[in-house]
Amino acid sequence: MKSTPSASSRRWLVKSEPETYSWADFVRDRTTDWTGVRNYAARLHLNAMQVGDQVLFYESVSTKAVRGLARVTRKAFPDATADEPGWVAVQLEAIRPLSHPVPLERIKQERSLARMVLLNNSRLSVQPVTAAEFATVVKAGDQG
DNA sequence: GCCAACGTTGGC
DNA sequence: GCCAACGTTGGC
Repeated sequence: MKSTPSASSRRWLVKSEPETYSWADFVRDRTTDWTGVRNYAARLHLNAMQVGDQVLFYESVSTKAVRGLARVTRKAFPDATADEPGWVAVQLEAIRPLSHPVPLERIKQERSLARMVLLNNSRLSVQPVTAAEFATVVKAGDQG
Protein backbone atom coordinates (compact mmCIF):
# COMPACT_ATOMS: atom_id res chain seq x y z
CA MET A 1 0.00 0.00 0.00
CA LYS A 2 1.25 3.36 -0.97
CA SER A 3 2.14 5.59 1.93
CA THR A 4 0.34 8.89 1.83
CA PRO A 5 1.80 11.80 3.70
CA SER A 6 -0.54 12.95 6.38
CA ALA A 7 -2.10 16.30 5.64
CA SER A 8 -1.39 17.31 9.21
CA SER A 9 2.34 16.98 8.58
CA ARG A 10 2.37 20.14 6.49
CA ARG A 11 4.25 23.13 7.86
CA TRP A 12 4.07 26.75 6.84
CA LEU A 13 5.45 30.16 7.59
CA VAL A 14 3.39 33.32 7.52
CA LYS A 15 4.87 36.79 7.56
CA SER A 16 3.42 39.90 9.07
CA GLU A 17 4.65 43.40 9.55
CA PRO A 18 4.45 43.93 13.32
CA GLU A 19 3.28 47.51 12.76
CA THR A 20 0.26 46.02 11.02
CA TYR A 21 -0.38 42.81 12.95
CA SER A 22 2.15 41.64 15.49
CA TRP A 23 2.66 38.41 17.38
CA ALA A 24 1.39 40.27 20.46
CA ASP A 25 -1.78 41.18 18.57
CA PHE A 26 -2.16 37.56 17.59
CA VAL A 27 -1.71 36.30 21.16
CA ARG A 28 -4.25 38.83 22.39
CA ASP A 29 -6.74 37.68 19.75
CA ARG A 30 -5.83 33.98 20.17
CA THR A 31 -7.36 33.24 16.75
CA THR A 32 -7.34 35.43 13.67
CA ASP A 33 -8.54 35.27 10.11
CA TRP A 34 -5.46 35.49 7.88
CA THR A 35 -6.92 37.90 5.34
CA GLY A 36 -5.40 40.30 2.86
CA VAL A 37 -3.24 37.91 0.85
CA ARG A 38 -3.27 39.15 -2.76
CA ASN A 39 -0.58 37.07 -4.36
CA TYR A 40 -1.25 33.98 -6.43
CA ALA A 41 1.60 31.90 -5.08
CA ALA A 42 0.64 32.72 -1.52
CA ARG A 43 -2.97 31.89 -2.33
CA LEU A 44 -1.99 28.45 -3.55
CA HIS A 45 -0.44 27.81 -0.16
CA LEU A 46 -3.48 29.12 1.71
CA ASN A 47 -5.66 26.78 -0.31
CA ALA A 48 -3.37 23.86 0.51
CA MET A 49 -3.59 24.39 4.26
CA GLN A 50 -5.43 21.83 6.33
CA VAL A 51 -6.82 22.12 9.82
CA GLY A 52 -4.05 21.19 12.23
CA ASP A 53 -1.16 22.29 10.01
CA GLN A 54 1.58 23.97 12.00
CA VAL A 55 2.68 27.50 11.24
CA LEU A 56 5.69 29.65 12.07
CA PHE A 57 4.82 33.30 12.68
CA TYR A 58 7.48 35.64 11.30
CA GLU A 59 7.60 39.37 11.97
CA SER A 60 9.21 41.25 9.09
CA VAL A 61 10.61 44.78 8.81
CA SER A 62 11.40 46.06 12.31
CA THR A 63 11.67 42.65 13.99
CA LYS A 64 12.82 40.18 11.33
CA ALA A 65 12.44 37.08 13.49
CA VAL A 66 10.23 34.04 13.91
CA ARG A 67 8.26 34.86 17.03
CA GLY A 68 5.95 31.97 17.70
CA LEU A 69 3.97 28.95 16.67
CA ALA A 70 0.45 28.75 15.38
CA ARG A 71 -1.84 26.24 13.78
CA VAL A 72 -4.53 26.24 11.16
CA THR A 73 -7.98 26.05 12.72
CA ARG A 74 -10.10 26.62 9.62
CA LYS A 75 -9.42 25.74 6.00
CA ALA A 76 -9.45 28.31 3.21
CA PHE A 77 -12.65 30.32 2.88
CA PRO A 78 -13.49 33.45 0.86
CA ASP A 79 -11.64 36.53 2.06
CA ALA A 80 -14.37 39.04 2.85
CA THR A 81 -11.85 41.88 2.71
CA ALA A 82 -11.14 41.31 -1.00
CA ASP A 83 -12.66 43.47 -3.73
CA GLU A 84 -12.60 40.60 -6.20
CA PRO A 85 -13.76 37.01 -5.79
CA GLY A 86 -11.25 34.20 -5.54
CA TRP A 87 -9.06 35.42 -2.72
CA VAL A 88 -9.11 33.31 0.39
CA ALA A 89 -8.25 33.43 4.07
CA VAL A 90 -7.62 30.78 6.69
CA GLN A 91 -8.14 30.94 10.42
CA LEU A 92 -5.03 30.63 12.57
CA GLU A 93 -4.68 30.07 16.29
CA ALA A 94 -1.64 31.19 18.26
CA ILE A 95 -0.12 28.24 20.12
CA ARG A 96 2.91 29.59 21.95
CA PRO A 97 5.77 32.06 21.64
CA LEU A 98 9.35 31.00 21.07
CA SER A 99 11.28 31.93 24.20
CA HIS A 100 14.13 33.05 21.94
CA PRO A 101 12.71 34.53 18.74
CA VAL A 102 14.78 33.30 15.82
CA PRO A 103 16.25 36.24 13.89
CA LEU A 104 16.60 36.23 10.14
CA GLU A 105 20.33 36.60 10.69
CA ARG A 106 20.39 33.34 12.63
CA ILE A 107 18.41 31.57 9.94
CA LYS A 108 20.93 32.76 7.35
CA GLN A 109 23.74 31.27 9.39
CA GLU A 110 22.21 27.80 9.70
CA ARG A 111 23.41 25.65 6.83
CA SER A 112 20.38 23.39 7.15
CA LEU A 113 18.08 26.37 6.64
CA ALA A 114 19.80 27.68 3.52
CA ARG A 115 16.96 26.48 1.32
CA MET A 116 14.15 28.07 3.29
CA VAL A 117 11.77 30.02 1.11
CA LEU A 118 12.18 32.89 3.54
CA LEU A 119 15.73 33.33 2.27
CA ASN A 120 15.12 32.60 -1.39
CA ASN A 121 11.77 34.26 -1.96
CA SER A 122 11.61 36.67 0.91
CA ARG A 123 8.59 38.51 -0.41
CA LEU A 124 6.27 35.51 -0.39
CA SER A 125 3.96 36.09 2.56
CA VAL A 126 2.72 32.51 2.95
CA GLN A 127 5.39 29.87 2.49
CA PRO A 128 5.82 26.13 2.82
CA VAL A 129 8.40 24.94 5.35
CA THR A 130 9.85 21.43 5.45
CA ALA A 131 9.48 19.35 8.59
CA ALA A 132 13.25 19.51 9.10
CA GLU A 133 13.34 23.27 8.73
CA PHE A 134 10.41 23.62 11.07
CA ALA A 135 12.08 21.47 13.71
CA THR A 136 15.35 23.37 13.42
CA VAL A 137 13.69 26.74 13.82
CA VAL A 138 11.63 25.59 16.81
CA LYS A 139 14.70 24.09 18.47
CA ALA A 140 16.62 27.33 18.01
CA GLY A 141 13.64 29.26 19.34
CA ASP A 142 13.37 27.09 22.43
CA GLN A 143 17.06 26.89 23.24
CA GLY A 144 18.24 30.29 22.11
C1' DG B 1 2.65 36.94 -25.81
C1' DC B 2 6.35 40.09 -24.81
C1' DC B 3 8.30 43.47 -22.12
C1' DA B 4 8.68 48.14 -20.12
C1' DA B 5 6.77 50.70 -16.48
C1' DC B 6 5.07 50.83 -12.18
C1' DG B 7 3.93 49.69 -7.28
C1' DT B 8 5.01 47.11 -3.22
C1' DT B 9 7.74 44.53 -0.06
C1' DG B 10 11.27 44.12 2.98
C1' DG B 11 16.28 43.97 4.08
C1' DC B 12 19.85 47.05 4.89
C1' DG C 1 15.33 56.52 3.68
C1' DC C 2 17.18 53.87 0.00
C1' DC C 3 17.06 50.48 -3.25
C1' DA C 4 16.91 45.63 -5.06
C1' DA C 5 13.79 42.09 -6.04
C1' DC C 6 9.60 40.70 -7.34
C1' DG C 7 4.80 40.71 -9.10
C1' DT C 8 1.36 42.99 -11.78
C1' DT C 9 -0.35 45.92 -15.35
C1' DG C 10 -0.97 47.53 -19.78
C1' DG C 11 0.63 49.00 -24.43
C1' DC C 12 2.08 47.06 -28.48
